[in-house]
Amino acid sequence: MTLNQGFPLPAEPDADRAGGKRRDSRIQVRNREKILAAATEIFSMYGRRGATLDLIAEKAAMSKPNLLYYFSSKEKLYLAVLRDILEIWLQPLKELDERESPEREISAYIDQKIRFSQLYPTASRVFANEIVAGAPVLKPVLDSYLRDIVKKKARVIRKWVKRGELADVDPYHLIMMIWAVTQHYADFAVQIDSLLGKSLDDERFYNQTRKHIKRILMRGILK
Amino acid sequence: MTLNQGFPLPAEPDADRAGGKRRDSRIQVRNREKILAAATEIFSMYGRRGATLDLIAEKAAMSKPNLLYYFSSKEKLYLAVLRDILEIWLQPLKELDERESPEREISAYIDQKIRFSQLYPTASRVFANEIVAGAPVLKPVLDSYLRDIVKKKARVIRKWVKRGELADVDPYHLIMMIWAVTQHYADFAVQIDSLLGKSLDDERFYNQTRKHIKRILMRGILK
DNA sequence: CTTTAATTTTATCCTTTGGTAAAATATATC
DNA sequence: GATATATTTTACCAAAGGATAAAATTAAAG
Repeated sequence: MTLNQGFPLPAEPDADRAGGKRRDSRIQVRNREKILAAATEIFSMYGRRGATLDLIAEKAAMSKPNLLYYFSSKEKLYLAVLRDILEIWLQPLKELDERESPEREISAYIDQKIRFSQLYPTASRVFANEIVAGAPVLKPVLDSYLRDIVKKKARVIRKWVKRGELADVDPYHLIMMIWAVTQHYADFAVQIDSLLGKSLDDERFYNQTRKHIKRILMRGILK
Repeated sequence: MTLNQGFPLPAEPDADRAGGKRRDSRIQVRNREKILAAATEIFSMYGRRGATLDLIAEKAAMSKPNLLYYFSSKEKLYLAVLRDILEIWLQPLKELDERESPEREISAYIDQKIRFSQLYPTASRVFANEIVAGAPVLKPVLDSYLRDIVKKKARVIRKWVKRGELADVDPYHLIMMIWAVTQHYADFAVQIDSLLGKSLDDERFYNQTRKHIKRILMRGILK
């Protein structure tokens, strides 16, 4: 679950590792994971500012100073959580390949996005929270890293349009439309539960949702 | 902007009105509006828990005790903000009319939703924040009021499908898809700004967005 | 104008919260 | 098993934050 190689968030030399030599001990790894999991849940519910170390510590079943032993501040912890999320969030987009057909590629992309919503709904919500709040922390990353990747992939989509394999859609709007729809099922899960009593955990509902989204979108954009 | 007649949020007899007789004085109305506007902005950025009365008071250009003179607690203020939002948020859906053609009605619905995103982006974000956080306050409303309205409108859509005026789409998924896409432009505005340097305030971008969403969705669902 | 009620300010309280210091305990290595 | 290092606990602090009390000021009504 530590997918942050080469990730463009300020990498803080080692600032939030415990100081000494014996790094990466079994206990170190286990506790950091426990904390990150707890933090993800709490941040997803209360946001960056509303979340408290007490709540996170409680959920991680350890004392607050103990937690601070692993992550030296709330802000560092929040950053660590975001780092993990953004990387897996972005991965699928990177895989869009112009050499394949748009039908195949976009369909696969939607599949991956909705799967992410199923597997990491709380992570998705932390991310949503950050963006809705105006991306106080992620703004620089959005302005550089994300921007570049999306620009590159917009070019791929534009190529498909030129080749006549896709209706004349705006690449950016298309990408955002896919994001909006797929993430909605994770971010607004409570609402969906209120309306339908269902969640993506339900395998039947998951597949119905997936197919429905794809049917409408693909019909909307294929020639 | 006070659209809360008959609204199903716990209506607190008069709890947050100033006590005496001379209610609804000019100054009373003006200050309550000023506070609600400030609160909407702060809640949209920091969420229900992350927002502070100090920040809201500052934005409303008054002292904290003065603010508390108008809204007796942070929670009451939050509730008042949500009340205003939910009503205008829901209004358009109520207008879906089965006697008209789905083409016309759904198109109009999308128009209204995207207009809401343009006119009240911060309000949209407060709402998004509440839902993403698990609807700690709105859950009961979602479970009853929203549920009923959506159920009713799902029936309308189903009728269109039966009449053969619409492709065989699931009404609930369709409604949520429209919500997801239209709200995305308000809720994730920072992201869009990072990627495109545009916002719905830009009239050209607004119309391009509107048409794009409609083109893809309508193509996706019309027979 | 005076009187009464509404509004605003000042001072203050108590709790929560992020964070630190240092002692205590556990773990690994020789 | 002694020693050094890593981890955890206990006790605490200063600032922030929600809220109240009461005095001071402003506005309305007669």
